[in-house]
Amino acid sequence: MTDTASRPDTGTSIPDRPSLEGLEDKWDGVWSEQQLYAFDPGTTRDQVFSVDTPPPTASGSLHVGHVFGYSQADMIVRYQRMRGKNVFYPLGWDDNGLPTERRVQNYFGVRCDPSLPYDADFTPPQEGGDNKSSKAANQLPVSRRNFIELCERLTEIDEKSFEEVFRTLGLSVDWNHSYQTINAHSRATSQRAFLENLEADQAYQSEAPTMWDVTYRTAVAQAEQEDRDRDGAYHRLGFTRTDGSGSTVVIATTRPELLPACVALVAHPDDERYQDLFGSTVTSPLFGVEVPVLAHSLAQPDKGAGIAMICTFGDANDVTWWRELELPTRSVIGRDGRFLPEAPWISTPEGQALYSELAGLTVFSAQKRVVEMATESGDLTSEIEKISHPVKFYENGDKPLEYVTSRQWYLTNGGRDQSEGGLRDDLIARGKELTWHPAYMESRYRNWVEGLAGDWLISRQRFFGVPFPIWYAVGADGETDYDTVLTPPVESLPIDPTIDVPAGYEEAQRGVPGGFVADPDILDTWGTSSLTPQLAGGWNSDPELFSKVYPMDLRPQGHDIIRTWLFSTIVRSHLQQDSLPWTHASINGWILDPDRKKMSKSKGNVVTPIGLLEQHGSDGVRYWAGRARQGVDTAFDEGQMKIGRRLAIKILNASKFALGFGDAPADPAGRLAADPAVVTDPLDRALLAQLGKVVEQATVAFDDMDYARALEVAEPFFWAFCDDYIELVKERAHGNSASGEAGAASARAALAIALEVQLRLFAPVVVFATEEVWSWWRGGSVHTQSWPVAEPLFEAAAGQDASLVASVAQAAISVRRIKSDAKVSQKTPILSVRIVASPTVLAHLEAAAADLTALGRIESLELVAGETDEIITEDIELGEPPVKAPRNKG
RNA sequence: GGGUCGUUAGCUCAGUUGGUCAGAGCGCCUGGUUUACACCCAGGAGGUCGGGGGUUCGAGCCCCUCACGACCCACCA
Repeated sequence: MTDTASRPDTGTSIPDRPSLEGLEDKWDGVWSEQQLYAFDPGTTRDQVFSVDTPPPTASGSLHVGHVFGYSQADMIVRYQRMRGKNVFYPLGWDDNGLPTERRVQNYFGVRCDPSLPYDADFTPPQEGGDNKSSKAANQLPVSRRNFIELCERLTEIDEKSFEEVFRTLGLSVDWNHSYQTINAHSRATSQRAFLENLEADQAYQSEAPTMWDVTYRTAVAQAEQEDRDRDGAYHRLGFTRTDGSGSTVVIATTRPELLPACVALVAHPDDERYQDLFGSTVTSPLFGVEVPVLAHSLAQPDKGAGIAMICTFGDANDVTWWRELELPTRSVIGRDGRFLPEAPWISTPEGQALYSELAGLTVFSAQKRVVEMATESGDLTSEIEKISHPVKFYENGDKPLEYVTSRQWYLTNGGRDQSEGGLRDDLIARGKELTWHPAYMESRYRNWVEGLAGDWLISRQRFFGVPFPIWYAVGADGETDYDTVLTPPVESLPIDPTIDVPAGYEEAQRGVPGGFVADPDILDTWGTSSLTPQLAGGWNSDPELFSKVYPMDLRPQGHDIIRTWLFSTIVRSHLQQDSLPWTHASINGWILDPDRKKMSKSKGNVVTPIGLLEQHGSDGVRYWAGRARQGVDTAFDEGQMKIGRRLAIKILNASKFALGFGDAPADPAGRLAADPAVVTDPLDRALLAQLGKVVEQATVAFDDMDYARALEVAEPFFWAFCDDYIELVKERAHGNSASGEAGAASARAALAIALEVQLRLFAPVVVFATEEVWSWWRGGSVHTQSWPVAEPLFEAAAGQDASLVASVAQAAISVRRIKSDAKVSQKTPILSVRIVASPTVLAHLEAAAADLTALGRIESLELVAGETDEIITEDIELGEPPVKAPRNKG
């Protein structure tokens, strides 16, 4: 970084017509070849700035939101690099999980059938298909291993095309350190972390009712659930009292099909209406099952009928009541979402006959049938009352979640341990320890942690993911002994327990009495994604690297995944390393379409990023991202991209012009682009003083990771530099001024200094145009220069007051207005004019009078002090407009 | 119902500890081919800072309240 002082012997010459076209490819190629953004493993931790970047879902599509968020992070990173940090900036791919499974199914026309054997010579039936219509029936069943191989093949293709977009965007990622959440390294890391959690009693298995997606046939964690409003209806059903009175107790339910799964009725203990019922029993309509009437404070007197039927299981309250009131389990819904064949607790023949009609039906059909039955029998006591109510769905699913009792693995996340000073408190404290940008995002995190209802359900009944690295012993009776968990040694990871065999066993013992069985499940995709700092930092493979980059400095991400990715990453680091995973979190907002809705694929209003990059240039698109503040949802606005493109073009053109006046002598101290000693003109000095202030402000902003503020400071200065300063000093810089060679040298040196500093100020945002200009003129890359500092600029200003620039610019506007008002060309000479201004401003104008008269083509200028805050022009005498040259351009 | 953010010119947004803070860009209007830039330049018009209270010598900026918008959580008998 010492090459700022030396002038290159050779350089790219300045083009006649500078253009943005092709700069992305050109510079990406150069940077890549020079390994400009490669991490240097040789430095110490305090010199490193490490970033835990969001790994995009490789099988999804990149959308404009990605471009937005990644650009913002890149600006922060580039600033840190210019501050001399050794940047560790990897980018991974999240290629593990359901989205990949679905894409592979469509692309290759296959589906996974774990019961099939591996076929080493397998060729998929199709390639490149993307027809959503391909039905499961038309998909060729393949073994799990074949399926996973196809997943790996396809993700490689997808990742390549994503990388192209990110390179075009100008992200300063170190591609040598990219990672995948499904490759062997990640599987080993994820499995090791799980085994250590198991060892530390942070992971445990439990057989319990869990939210279950009947389409994907997998358990679903709280973080993956969402509410959707669905039409429903209260059905009022009468239960018969068993005291011989024959009277009925009416309950209201939106799930009448769960009537056969009823285990009790419940009302609030203080509810006057049901006091005499508590402790008694009633029989259910249709099925004639005798159930108790119980009291529990969770029952709400004002809801439904005020008394509810408890079924196993209709909702979260049912689970609570079932557990706390120690009720039996009467499950009717199977893992496929259909009614189970048997309901042995129904004792009456009539009840059994009715139930047999439900067996095998979907929830939807069963509800219809039960309502018909109850209507026929007269048990449905009144009209059905239609309502709209929220129903829980898996975020990727389209059928409501059901409760299914199953054995699952859990990881502690504070949802269960809510004791004073327990895990939940620890995790809330971690949130406070983290520096959030913007700060208020911390409350979203805390909100989520405080609202957790249970531990993290981490097992999934899917295929493409990281397998649980465990087996269970099989007893002599042939029953799986879930309490005897067999684990592999860490050195053997990654393993697939359905293929590998635990120590001390032979393959022949798989599934036989006295043998072993594999855990068939895979880890939640977040179970691996939550380890991105460990994956990228080499926790399981490169301890030396890990010690230099972890905990990382920055996690950039969207606010929508604070509850998932951010939270789960904090959980894993807290459990594994007893540390925060990073010190700063930069939270970007969403992109909203013109209707102020989040742009998302499902809403069909997504714009593809590559088209935007081509149309507006990467610098233009980055500018749009750079103008948006952290955390703030931002309108998708191509107008902003056009402005960004304009800025980038202006940088090219203004640079070309400013460099065209001739050389300025080099700075002997090597701190500036030209020798500050020759900057003697007051206007030039004032400009550098003003630029010094801009540098100070931009630095303060960037130190706070506020790229938007930094850009907001640099941008107006640059436009004023172009429109006012350059225009004012043009003639002088050419040597056409009374100040002669000294005045010209001063202007040229100031232009060089100011231009060079501004290129560095813009480099984090306008990456391609600044690099292009740098290459015309300076050695090396602008992106590895040091961030500018204000002190040499102030020294060069030699005490000149920066406000002189503003005074002269104001006067320039007044002079121009004379011609605008007269509707004549700005080239029209002013034969004479008197300018009246306050004494302070007047002194400024006197100091720059020669430049001002050159700008305005003023032949006779009179400057007069007056008691005014404005700049007044009077006694104006305009000359003849210049003769128009014939139009012969183009 | 709980929480968070927002409401400033037609549009997109700045306005950092209350005292040139009423701003920028776009759009609009009027001019101008000014050899760096027509992917341009110059000039101009536009707002009772969501409503209502309050604190203060003084409030987009602080407090209360209401309205509207957005998101997260809870609610699913």
